[in-house]
Amino acid sequence: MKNGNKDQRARRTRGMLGNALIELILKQGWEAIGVRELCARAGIARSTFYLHFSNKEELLEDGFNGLRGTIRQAASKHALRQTGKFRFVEGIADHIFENRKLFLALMGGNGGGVVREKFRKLISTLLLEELKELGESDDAVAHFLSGGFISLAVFIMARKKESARDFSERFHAFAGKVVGFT
Amino acid sequence: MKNGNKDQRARRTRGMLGNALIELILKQGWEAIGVRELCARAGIARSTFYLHFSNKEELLEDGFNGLRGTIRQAASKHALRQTGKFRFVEGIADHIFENRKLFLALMGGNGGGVVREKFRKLISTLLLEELKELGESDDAVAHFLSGGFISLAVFIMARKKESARDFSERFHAFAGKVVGFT
DNA sequence: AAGCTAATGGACACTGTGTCTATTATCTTT
DNA sequence: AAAGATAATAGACACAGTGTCCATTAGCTT
Repeated sequence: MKNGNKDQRARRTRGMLGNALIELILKQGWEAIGVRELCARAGIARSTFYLHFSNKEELLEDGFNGLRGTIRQAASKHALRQTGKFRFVEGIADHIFENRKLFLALMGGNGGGVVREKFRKLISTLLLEELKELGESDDAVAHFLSGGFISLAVFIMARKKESARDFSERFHAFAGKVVGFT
Repeated sequence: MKNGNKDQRARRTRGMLGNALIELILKQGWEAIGVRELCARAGIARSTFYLHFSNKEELLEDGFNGLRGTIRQAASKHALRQTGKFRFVEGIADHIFENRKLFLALMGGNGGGVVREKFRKLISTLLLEELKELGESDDAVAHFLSGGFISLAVFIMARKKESARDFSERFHAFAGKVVGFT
């Protein structure tokens, strides 16, 4: 982030770039995007892009950080305690479901190894937070479950008939057994 | 694969390229490799590269397909039935362990989203084969477990003190609960 | 209204890709 | 061992993408 959020012009530019990024990820996947194309779609000059970011990865990072906030928020929305479940899952499931095309484009198949790992770490952290409350703070469990979480999510979200709740239930069915929820 | 295995020169060239690929993946990761560099290290002309492969992805694919054979073989090495375990896991665990730097370079952090997914599919298939024998052939389970498998493997293999057996035991502890081994 | 700061467009040097061609080296077959 | 086939080579080529720089213009902000 080379430029603060001060000036309204800068905010606008960043906004346009963010939108263009999402559109292009959906259209052709992360790998295939070029800065040139990105700017064309955003309607800004290429040199302006470099006033804000050093490369496309940095723009993606910026976007992901924004998402982080949204996700953590979504995580606590359905935060009522339900035995046998991780509190954060439903919120995230909803959010993923609402953007499931984007989610699949970023996590599925090829493309974004970087984003995938960032997202996995986020899930892992959230899992660990709740696991600690249960006295079982095992990194290995968190890794295993977070990996399973994503693969399962990709699988479920790709099937058109399945809902966010379907995913949530599936995941808890598996994860519950692993951590020994009663 | 543009060229058969007929001529000894062709085999040699492919061999050199394969070795150079592994060396460079270890040295700098998949993303950072260029065809130019690859050929320099392999000691062949760049134009020769294109006589065999259309791009670096194709070379990687070639390598992975070779690995597939090795892995399937390794999978059946320790194929004695043990209740509460998937037969293929120990063999693969050993193989991963022997090449754990390469494994981490390909699966960890950023880089190879493509390889990762290919590998996950392989694990998923192997899991499914054994699950079918148990009557439980659920794609969702296979997806969940294969995702967990990789994330756990990356986690364990990154810790220098842990062995292939450590991974195998950890994985079975989790997976066993999920599929309800008794 | 003045001064600051972002945006623009075009030029530049660089790196990398994939194709092609004429020539040389090496294998395979008889 | 000679002849014919095929792989390897070096270098040129067109092209696309990246990141930097600069002089100029547009538009916020105070």
